[in-house]
Amino acid sequence: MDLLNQTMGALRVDKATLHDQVVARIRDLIVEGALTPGSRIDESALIEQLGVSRTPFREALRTLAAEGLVEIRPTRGSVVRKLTPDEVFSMLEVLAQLERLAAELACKRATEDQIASLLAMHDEMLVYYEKRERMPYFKLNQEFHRGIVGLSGNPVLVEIHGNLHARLKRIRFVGNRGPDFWADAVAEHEEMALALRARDGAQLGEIASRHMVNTWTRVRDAVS
Amino acid sequence: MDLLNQTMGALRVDKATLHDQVVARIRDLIVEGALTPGSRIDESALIEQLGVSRTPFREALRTLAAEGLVEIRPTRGSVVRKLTPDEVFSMLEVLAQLERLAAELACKRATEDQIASLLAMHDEMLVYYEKRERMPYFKLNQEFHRGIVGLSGNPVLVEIHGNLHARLKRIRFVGNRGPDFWADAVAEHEEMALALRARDGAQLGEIASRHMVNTWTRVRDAVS
DNA sequence: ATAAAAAATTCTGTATACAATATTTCGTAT
DNA sequence: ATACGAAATATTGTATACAGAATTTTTTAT
Repeated sequence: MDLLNQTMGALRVDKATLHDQVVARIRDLIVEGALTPGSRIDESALIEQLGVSRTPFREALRTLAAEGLVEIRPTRGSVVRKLTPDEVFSMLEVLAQLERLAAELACKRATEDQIASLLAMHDEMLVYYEKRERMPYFKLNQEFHRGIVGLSGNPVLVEIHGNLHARLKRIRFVGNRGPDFWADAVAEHEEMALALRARDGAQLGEIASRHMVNTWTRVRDAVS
Repeated sequence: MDLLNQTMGALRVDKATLHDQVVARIRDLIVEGALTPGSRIDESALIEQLGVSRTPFREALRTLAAEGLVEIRPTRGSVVRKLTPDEVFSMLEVLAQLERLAAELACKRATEDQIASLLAMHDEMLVYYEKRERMPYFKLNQEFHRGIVGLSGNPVLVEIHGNLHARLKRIRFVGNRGPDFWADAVAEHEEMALALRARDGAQLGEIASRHMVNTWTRVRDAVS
């Protein structure tokens, strides 16, 4: 997103290296559920499917392990990291605090244009909600939250927030199944848009944080 | 130690895999300044020095890159990540927020014994301060902050806090050179100990956060 | 038939080999 | 002498090969 690039600085053009491609590919397989949490990662099967050798594949596993998506057990193979309910709660607890910070910084540092662009995104989300189109809404929702964090102007915050989001993405996705919950989430977003328009950082932070904690009740049943 | 093993269940002694050893080794070289920020990492020289082959070495670089200590530029070699002042400030901004959360959770969740143990650590630090023994003080200081975060009972918070700390460790170390600053830091720690004893989470969070922001003024000149 | 032991197989960790890309060195032309 | 270009060199990215550990299968003894 352009919004992000603005704050993140130089967008790198360099051709995606094989390593990055494999990382992205496996990450997708995990997020989309092709590789299920707790299941063993069959190296030989995957390298064949991906058409790469073990070297870039294993390096990819190392970075995914560092990202927390994969667990490498010495001499015993790798598994898709399985999140316990406690861990999910812990992540949301941290995310809530990070979004609170992001909200305050964004209200302090963002330009009017940037805020307007975020509000436009919010309006667009509402349209999808009216039409009950879950998938586009879901994607825009991710973008919206990423957008606020991006406007904080804090690259470290962006990075960490992005990582936690990636780890939770799958769970969030499956937890997005109740219409009742959906309405609640939309209402919270409405509040956030109001606070954002008013540049009320404390208020926005409060809502964003509450929004995140509420996510817990929305996804808790989805956690194995 | 045994106590831990008992309560934690099957804690395996597993021989540190070569990968982990290399990661730890390079991390130390970076933190201790043998590998200076911005400098290129000479693969052939290092694998010879470490006595390992390229495979575990490169995998180690991948995890260090994911940790943010190393930057791998496709086909152009790896360098020790150099932090700009802005990045350091960003990290401290995030750390401040994380420590605030940790403080509140710790005051809510820690047992009396755990708090007592932290306060004992604080007292010990004071002794080292009186004797002006920087190194032991420095190490205990790290332990103290880690301790508070640990008492939050949030493993994700522990992990992220640990990572940011690792990235900043070197800078923190070199920034620890002014006696005036030292006195200030000790005074802040005194306040923190008081709030901790009173289990005043909001207050402790406030001080911890301020402490972290103040760190900026203490290390800003040390940042290249 | 079951359980233990041994053998075979599979899989992971590490080393090395090869290919592609970047960097340096050297020579040539202006 | 300097700038440009080509060859030589070094370095990175990827593939493969080999060794050792774990797992599975087979064999054997009760």
